[in-house]
Amino acid sequence: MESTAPQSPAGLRTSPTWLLNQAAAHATRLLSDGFAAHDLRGYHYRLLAALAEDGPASQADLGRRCGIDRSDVVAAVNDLAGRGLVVRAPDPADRRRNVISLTDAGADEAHRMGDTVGRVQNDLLAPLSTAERDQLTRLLSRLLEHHARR
Amino acid sequence: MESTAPQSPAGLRTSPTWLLNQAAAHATRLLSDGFAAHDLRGYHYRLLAALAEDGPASQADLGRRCGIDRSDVVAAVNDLAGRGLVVRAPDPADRRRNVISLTDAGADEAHRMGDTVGRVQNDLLAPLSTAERDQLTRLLSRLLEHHARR
DNA sequence: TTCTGAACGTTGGTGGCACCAACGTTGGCG
DNA sequence: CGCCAACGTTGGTGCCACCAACGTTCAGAA
Repeated sequence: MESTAPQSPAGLRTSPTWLLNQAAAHATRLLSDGFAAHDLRGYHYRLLAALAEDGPASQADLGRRCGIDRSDVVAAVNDLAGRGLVVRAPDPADRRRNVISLTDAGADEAHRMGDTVGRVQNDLLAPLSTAERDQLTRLLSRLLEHHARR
Repeated sequence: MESTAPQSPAGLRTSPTWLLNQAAAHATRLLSDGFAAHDLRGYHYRLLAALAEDGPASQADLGRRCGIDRSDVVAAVNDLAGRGLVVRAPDPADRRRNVISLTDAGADEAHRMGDTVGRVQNDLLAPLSTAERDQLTRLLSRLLEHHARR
């Protein structure tokens, strides 16, 4: 009767939502550890990655692209600007907007964080073959694409 | 230049960790909505499910099985006990422990929440065939099993 | 048997992520 | 011109995950 094998209940263990959440939680933990070395968090990475890839953008646009609420973008951009990784400038063409741009330091940081994410990803997906990783990616993409309201 | 298609940056969109988190976030949102009808949250469901499946257990055991911190188990069990869904009794065989048991009402609620989760799951996995769902489940299981240090 | 270390339940606190309501400003359109 | 929508910002909420500390209780070693 000694439970040396606690294990989650089968009803949960075989439930995709549970598995999804557990896997995501694990990924988040690994990512957080990785990001900690940069003294930044997930929100920061998403923003930097978006800027590095698509160039300067307004805060609202960044929020939409990264799935971050406008109000949270404000705080994250504050952090990044305070660190000199991005610059916030009023948009001359639309005075409601700010244009957020990467600084050189920001571009460097984005690159470094990309490396970190790559390493974490390898760690996370270690047990899967390349084909299986693609499979997983495809399945998740289909899922998200379907629930694409947003 | 009008962005009618914001879309996440490709670097994120193809990254398994990003996909995992987005999919999990979506699942969590659906689950939360479902749980809201029961006026309960994820922690509560996990505990009820574990109790329904494996019978009475100590709080520490529940925490290990459900991946919930001991301190959080305390609060969740308080809620459940306050609602009359579980009973907390000292373990006569080990006075350090409490034995948590489902009440009849708790068993009912566990069953109803199970139905809710099933419905949410169908909704979430709607775009995937049965074979694909199995595939996804298997891949995620492998992932979690591998990182089974806990 | 006594000592020591571990496990347990509990309290209280932290941080990240996601989300919402409200406000004043600005822009576009009827 | 007047209205509505979008923008940035402030402030707040909730869930989940996690950590440190404490006193109690148990079990194994000295």
